[in-house]
Amino acid sequence: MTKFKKRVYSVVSKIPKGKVMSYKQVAEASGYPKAWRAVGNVLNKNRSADVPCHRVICSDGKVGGLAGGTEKKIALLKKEGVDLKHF
DNA sequence: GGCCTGACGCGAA
DNA sequence: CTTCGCGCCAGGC
Repeated sequence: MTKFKKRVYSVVSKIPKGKVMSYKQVAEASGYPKAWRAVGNVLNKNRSADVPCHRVICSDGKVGGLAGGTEKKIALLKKEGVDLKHF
């Protein structure tokens, strides 16, 4: 567990219900404004249940992806009140 | 220790 | 406005 990952998990865990952040936003909040790539990579491989990784989406407004089913992620976000124009 | 990968982001055409 | 390509960082092998 590196500092980087801890920061990312911390930030993502702080995302309030009904809100979402882009991978880039999370990276910046984590203190690594240029590490949005690593953020996605880490979340993907770990997809820890301790972190609402489904609240992390693309900057385009798209959900991006989720291990186990992107559709699941979409439905979950919509249930939380997140406005997904797409899908 | 070095190379490849990955749930992206943004600029250019 | 849409599509393609390159760049970025850390993790894993």
